[in-house]
This record gives sequence, C-alpha cells and structure tokens, in this order.
Amino acid sequence: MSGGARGETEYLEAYRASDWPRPSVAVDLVVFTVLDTDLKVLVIRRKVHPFKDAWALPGGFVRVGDGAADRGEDIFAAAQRELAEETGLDPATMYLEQLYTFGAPHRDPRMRVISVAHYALVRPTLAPLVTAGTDAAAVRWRSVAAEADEPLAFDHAEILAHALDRVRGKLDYAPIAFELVPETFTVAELRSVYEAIKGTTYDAGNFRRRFKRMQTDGVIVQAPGKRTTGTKPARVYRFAPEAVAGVSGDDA
Amino acid sequence: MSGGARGETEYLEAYRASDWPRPSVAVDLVVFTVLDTDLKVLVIRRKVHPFKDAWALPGGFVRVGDGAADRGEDIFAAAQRELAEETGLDPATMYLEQLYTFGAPHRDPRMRVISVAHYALVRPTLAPLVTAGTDAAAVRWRSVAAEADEPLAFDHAEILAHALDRVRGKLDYAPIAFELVPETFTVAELRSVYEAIKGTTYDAGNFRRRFKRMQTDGVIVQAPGKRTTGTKPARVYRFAPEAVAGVSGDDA
DNA sequence: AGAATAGTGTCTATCAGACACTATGCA
DNA sequence: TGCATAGTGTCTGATAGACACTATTCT
Repeated sequence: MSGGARGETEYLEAYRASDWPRPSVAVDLVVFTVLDTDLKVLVIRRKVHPFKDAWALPGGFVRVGDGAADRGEDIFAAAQRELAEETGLDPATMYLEQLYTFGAPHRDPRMRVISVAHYALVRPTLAPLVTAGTDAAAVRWRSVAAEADEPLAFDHAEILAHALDRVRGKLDYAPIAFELVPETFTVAELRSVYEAIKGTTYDAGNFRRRFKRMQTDGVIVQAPGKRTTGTKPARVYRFAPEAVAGVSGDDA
Repeated sequence: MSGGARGETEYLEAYRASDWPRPSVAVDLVVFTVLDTDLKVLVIRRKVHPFKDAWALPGGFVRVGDGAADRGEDIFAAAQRELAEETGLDPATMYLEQLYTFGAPHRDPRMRVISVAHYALVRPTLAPLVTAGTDAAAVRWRSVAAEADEPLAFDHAEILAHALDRVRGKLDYAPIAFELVPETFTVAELRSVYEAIKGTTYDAGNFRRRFKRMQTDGVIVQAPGKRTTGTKPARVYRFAPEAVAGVSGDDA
C-alpha cells in the first residue's frame, strides 16, 4: 500500500465498495456416482427452512473473513470442505471441478445468494460409505433418470441439468470416467460407466477398440489378476494418470 | 412464507447467514475481437487504486439490492450492463457467456472480491467504435499474442488465459466464429478468424471443404454480391442462426 | 452341452491433413 | 501476360458404427 494522496483515493474506493450491499456466496455440489449401472446424484433432505424437508443438493456458504487480516477461504477450498462435510469422505479421493455460477436475484427466498456450483465424481466403492452431514436429515443416492421424482429445492434442478451437460460433454475428451470405476476395472465396467452417463448403449466391440487405443496411448495399463463375473473371467486394468495431461481436477 | 414455529426457525436461519461477513461480487469481462487477422482483447487503463494506471480487464460490481424488496440485478444482466458501459456498444449485438468464477482470498488487495468472469465476442466492424467508460482513462485493443506486454492488474492474466482456452475449445464445436466476422463474409475471412483464435494456419482447401459442409447443413447460406480483394472477387456468405440449436449466448 | 460373457476381425462411411491442380480478375 | 487469390479434386490415414465371428469359463 501507499500513503498521501494515493492513500486517500484508495481508502475512498475501498470504503465505497464495501459500503454497498453484498450478497451471500455459497457453493452447491452435484455429486455423481454410478451404482448398478445407473448414474446417481447425491441429495440431502433439508433440516431447516426454507424448503425444509425437501430434497436438495448439498452445499453451504463460503467462509469470508472479516477485514484485511482474515480473508476467509478460497472458493475451491470451500467446495472441498462442503464435500467432506456432506459426505464424510476424504475430498482428496474425489474429482471436483467448478461448474457454473448461479445468481438469479430470487433464487433463494431469504436473501440474495450467489452460488458457485461444482460437481464431483465419487467411485462406486466409496459411494455406500457416505453419511449425512449436520445440516441434513438424510442423504440419498438418487437416480438421475428418475424425472418423476420429488422436485429439488431452489434452482437445484437447473444446476443438476447443467452438471449433466458438462459431464456428458467432458466424457468425450477428458479422462473423467476413470473417477467412476474402482481402482481396477474391466472393459465392460468402464463401458457401463459410459452408458450410465450418456444414457445410451455402446457397441461392445467398438468400445473395446477405443479402450485398446487408450491402452496403446498409455492411458490405461493392465493390472494383475482377473475379475470373475459368473462367466468367463475378464482382464482388469488400471488408469495411468501419469500419462495424461491436466488431470488435476479444478483447472483454475 | 409461514408463521409460528416454522417462522422462527426461518428467521434464525436467515439471521445467521446474513450476519456473517459477505464478499463483494464483481463481473470481469474478457472482450475479444479480431483485427488485422490478429486476436485482440479489450483492456482499460485504470483510473483508481489499486493498480492505478495499470492495464486491466473491464469489470465492475454486481448491483445487489438491500433487503427483500430490492434484490438487485442478475449476474448475466450485470455482465451485459458492464459490457455496455465499458464499450459504449449495444450488448445485444455481442455474444456474451459466463466463463468461470475467481475467488482467491487475496486476489484484490482491498477486500474479499469474488469475480464471475465472462467473455464476449465483438464483430470487427464494431470494434473500432468502442469508447472508454467512466472508470477507465483509456481503452485499447491489445494483441493476445503480445506476451512481453505490460502485465495485467489483479489475476486478470489468469482470467484471460482461461478465456482463451474456452474460446479455442469451443471454436471446434460451436458456431462462435460467426460472432467475429462481419454480417457477410468470405471463406477466407472466416478462415482467418479461425487462424487468429487458434494461433495456427489452416489449409485453404480443407477449410473450404469444412465450410461447404456447414453450407449443406444449412448453417451458412450464400449472400448476394461478391467481395473484391484486389484479385479475383470472392463469394460472400451469411450465417443462418435459425438452423443452429443453442446459439442464445449464455446457457444458464 | 449350453449359456453367457470375453475378446477379435471386417466392412463401410465420414472426416481431416497434405497437396496438386484449375479458374478468374486485376495490375 | 503474369500473379495472386478463389475454388476444385484426389490420395491417404484415423476413427466410428454395424455386425459377424471365435474363445473361454461356469453351471
């Protein structure tokens, strides 16, 4: 900082801006997993008003410090914290990425809330371990396909639709499907994840060819052992993240 | 709303949230155009602290109303308003889309500011008409290739890098190049926009083939007249937005 | 032996990159 | 007439969809 006339200008500018009304800023989370070859999203039953007892996406307010010394937490850190709180899982084990920011003036009946939505991908092996956070009466993995289900609170249906678009689009050019299978997986298992996300079927032979290309590209390597599925056992593979650029999660 | 015990819970919840410190929320704009076959970004010279006299991306605070009656403006509306203020152009003539939200705790030295970055595309025919807004000492179209240029204020270099990634990626699957040519254009003109954005060259013959596919798909239609360029005149075409789904701009 | 899934190979259409070639208007 | 750009055509390699086929294991 500086003093004198510059300092005065600076002070006035800071005063002006901080004197205007400010919105609350939240993060909302669209947490996906694949269970029983079906794409699921994590919903919680709200304990408090508004939308008490309704299903909603997990989320919470970004911690903003008061003043110059404490500036609060980063937005991505807030999303990680909420993800941990609302699932009981270690956020380092999940893929997390910022999605879109929703800020319609009346999206929250209480007050002006701007929500930075994120989406997360949880391995099916971890999905059954989620536990309800303190602000939730219950958590549930809800099928994304279940349109006729109970409506979601706030504008969460719109946020979910956005997240679906993003994941479906990103599936074609980014290695995100690997976040939704166990550490080791078969060709058929990876295919079923693609099918669950896209909502279509993939030809088994053609998908295998694509799979093989990823193998020759070094994205996938064979893992020891086989998976027995009641019929001919299948080879298992492992994702090789070291061969892929930009797998860090949030790209900001 | 409701009364009684529910009302009390509701009140307490609202009180709690609104009593916490809140951040200022801004919109920043990455405004692109193509001039002289070069991709340019609009920068302003700051009039006030912090970063006084430095180049920065245009932007401003989102107007947030005070209380239940006035809730302020929508985020997209704020971006449109800033776009109009900072360019002097009608925002309806430009493509505008939300990009990413930046909220590192110390990205603004004054206070906690969360910025919802957007990017805009301006036709080269309109680009020379931009005028500086009230908070800018000057505006300039700056080449994005000019790495060795003066640094940008705040985290605006990072925002610009994000916007470049988005535009370059989206160019391949969305009809955004049409936002950067005049109403009617030749094959070569559209190709030079692709080249300016991607920073590479395209084979003229192959690009023409791609162009023709868009024509048979109804995305492009021939327009009357020819463009004379000092040599053999070229046919001119027009974008046919009615044939393309999802050209609305912001997709929220 | 039969069912079911794992795994392979082929044909075809589409599209991109490389590149040779023709057509036309202006200096 | 020559040059520069407009515009056309061809060859090749990579990939996706459709689909027929073989291989292996469990019951």
